[in-house]
Amino acid sequence: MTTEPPLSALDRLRQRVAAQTAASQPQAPSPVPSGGPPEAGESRLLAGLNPQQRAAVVHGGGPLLVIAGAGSGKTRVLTHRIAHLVETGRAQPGEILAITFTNKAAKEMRERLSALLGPVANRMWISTFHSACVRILRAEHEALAMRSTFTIYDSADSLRLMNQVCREEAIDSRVSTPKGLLRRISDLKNELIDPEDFARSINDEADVTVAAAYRGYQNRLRAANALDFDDIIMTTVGLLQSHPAILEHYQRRFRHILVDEYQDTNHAQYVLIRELTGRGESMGELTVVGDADQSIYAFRGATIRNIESFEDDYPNAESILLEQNYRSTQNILSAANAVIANNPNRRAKRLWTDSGAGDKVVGYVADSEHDEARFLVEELQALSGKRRWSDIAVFYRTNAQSRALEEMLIRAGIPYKVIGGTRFYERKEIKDALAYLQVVANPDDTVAMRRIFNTPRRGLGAKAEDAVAFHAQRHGMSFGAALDDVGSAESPRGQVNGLTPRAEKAIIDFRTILHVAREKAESGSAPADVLDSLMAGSGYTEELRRSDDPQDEARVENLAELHAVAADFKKMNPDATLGDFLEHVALVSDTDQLPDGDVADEGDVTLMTVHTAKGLEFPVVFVTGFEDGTFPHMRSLADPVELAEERRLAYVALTRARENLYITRASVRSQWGAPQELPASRFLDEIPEGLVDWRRAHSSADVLRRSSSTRYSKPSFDGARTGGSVKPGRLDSGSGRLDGGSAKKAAAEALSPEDREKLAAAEAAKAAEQAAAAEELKRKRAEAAQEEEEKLGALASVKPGDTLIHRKFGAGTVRAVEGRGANMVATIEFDGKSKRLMLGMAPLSLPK
DNA sequence: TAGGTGCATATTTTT
DNA sequence: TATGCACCTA
Repeated sequence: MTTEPPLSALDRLRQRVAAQTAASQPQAPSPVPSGGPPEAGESRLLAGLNPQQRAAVVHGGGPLLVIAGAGSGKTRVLTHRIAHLVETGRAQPGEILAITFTNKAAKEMRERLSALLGPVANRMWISTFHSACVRILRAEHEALAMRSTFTIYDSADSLRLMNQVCREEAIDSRVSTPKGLLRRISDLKNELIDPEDFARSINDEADVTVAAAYRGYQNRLRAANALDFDDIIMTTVGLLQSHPAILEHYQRRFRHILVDEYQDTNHAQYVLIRELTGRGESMGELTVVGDADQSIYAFRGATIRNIESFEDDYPNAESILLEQNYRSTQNILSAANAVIANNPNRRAKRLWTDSGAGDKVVGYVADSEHDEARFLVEELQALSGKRRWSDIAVFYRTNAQSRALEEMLIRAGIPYKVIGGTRFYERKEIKDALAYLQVVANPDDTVAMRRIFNTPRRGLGAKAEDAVAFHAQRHGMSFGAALDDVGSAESPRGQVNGLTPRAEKAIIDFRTILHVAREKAESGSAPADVLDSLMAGSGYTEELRRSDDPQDEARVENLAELHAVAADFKKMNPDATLGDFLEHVALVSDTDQLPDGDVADEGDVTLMTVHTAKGLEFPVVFVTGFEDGTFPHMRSLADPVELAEERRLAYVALTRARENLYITRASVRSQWGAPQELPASRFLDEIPEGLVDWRRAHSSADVLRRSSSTRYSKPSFDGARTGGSVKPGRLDSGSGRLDGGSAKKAAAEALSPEDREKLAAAEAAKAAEQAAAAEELKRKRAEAAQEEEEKLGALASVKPGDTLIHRKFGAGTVRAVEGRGANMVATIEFDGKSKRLMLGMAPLSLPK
């Protein structure tokens, strides 16, 4: 029974229900109708595979590299290969280690293997790099002199800790920002360079600071019995390299290692795999699958080198190329191929399909992000009836872009879900609650302890915190341990000095709450119950309830959801401890949680970043924000290496589409408040004209500029631009940094004089036409706004419990109302179905 | 110590 | 835009 947890307004707006993009999970349609007569297992596993896929599945012996282009059926190859290994008796299920990057991919692989092999699939290790390593570390914690209850710090925890380090080590955090230091340290860890190694290789003044920060940070992590994300891999490698017996144990166990998305591995992960595979006589069988063109995590230390040099690293390796695409139509594929072909130093692939040309890619140039969103909604409405909502996905480069899209979707009443974005587990109240749990599981977790020390307010300010921290430091103990000395006459270390009686009392009360919860946890209480005890005991929920900040109401609901997650977890894993729950929460992002609700209904349109979209596919895909500065991202424009990564990202985006692909851009986009004019993405120029059906090829600003630019000897950023609706000051500073439209400029200059004249004339005509259209649009919008206002007057006083009539859905009961004025949104229940509608836009009226 | 005000600052991407 | 942080005052 999956009761829908109550969701707040904010939540629904940016709902990050997870993922269940599974509805449209990749499945390589087999060229041969499936479901033939039951045959021997082997041929069942090979049926419908093309020769290359088949070769990869049956390959035996040496290391295998499968270069799998987008949509070439690589997951199928991987799962069938594993099943084949088991069915032919070449491997025991327990000898298999399959590594993926995301929990979602791991889950999907396990499901497919269960379908192929039955319950024996449960004996395999199918997991992400991180959870496999945590599993090893927990089992071998003694060799590391760590307690098995170690905490896993996410990036927010790490940042807090680094802030502490900067303060305590007197690092000037304006010169070296904590974030920057963490970035460096992360890179170092991914290269398996520990603080001592690094200290030996210092090059300049700045490195001295980095070295000090790294050492301080690492010491504090250790003292807190905590590991950050990068430590998880690095520490595992260190463990294996320094303990031959442990290494041998795992080498013997994992005779078959398979790595998905190999192009995303970093150096540490590469070494981990190499160690586990071993070498020489007793070497295990290694299969890696990847596609250098889909490497989009270089910023996190991933290196294409690993896949490019696989044949050198493993001299007797065999390589198999999967080039037939089973996903997309030829037009989509050609567009994607044309873009990626612009990347330098790339090993060319020839992806092909036999599924026909299909529809052209649809293009649209919008005037603003709102206009872009409006186009999206119009197209969606045109698609409704022909497609289920869940067949449709909308991608963007950065999460911030979802906002405009979401607003318009809400207005139109189109159901959608956002994957990613403000993550559930990053919310303040969730982090607070988890910090309470963390402290119960691991009292030495200083970051968590200090986080909740005065949350909710219990009169413990900086002074009290310093007093405890000083005591801890002086006696070489953790902050949490130091709390036990407060007010304790028997402590051999004596009292904690510098606390007022009031503060002392507050600390003792706080400590008692934790002790009670810890006893509960140790006597086997469910994580959800421990959570209850803490939230009630500390008065956390109470404080939120009392608050009149509307956000706090949502926070209470989020905590209720966390409670539900914990209860769910217990149900799925009856033996699970509090520590297991915390590990789950740390490693399983919400992107891969919550199974899909009703498969029967139309589902939701899925919104996500391009990064999140990797590995997925949808019949209909919209890729938005194709502007230089948005996609490719601003920060990549100056650097060819980063630009190449952006191009791979674009390639990933385009290749997600099966049948229909839409690409859009907005010529003006507001970034943190201020509107910026952005030129077309260079990636758009790279798509051959003939593949795209441009519904609108120029923005109003383009048109204005073109018509007036005939007066100027060369196109420039001045004059015409200031005529736009945008503040000139902003524009100049923005556009000056961009090498805007240079490709188009170059193209114009290449024309003969007559052609140029013709072009100018044609464009002038077009300009007039579009200017008129723009005028018309403006008028319509004004009208709509007027209408909206009138309606709002009538609906402004709507409150929960009222009845409203919707043109399409009929009568409904208002359940909740948020926002004010034009942004007022109501949650209305129609006939059992709950919808969120913008009062100003949706066709709603009061009952007569 | 808490709470308010104002200013600065940020936006890639994620295990 | 929205959030956090620093600083100030009560």
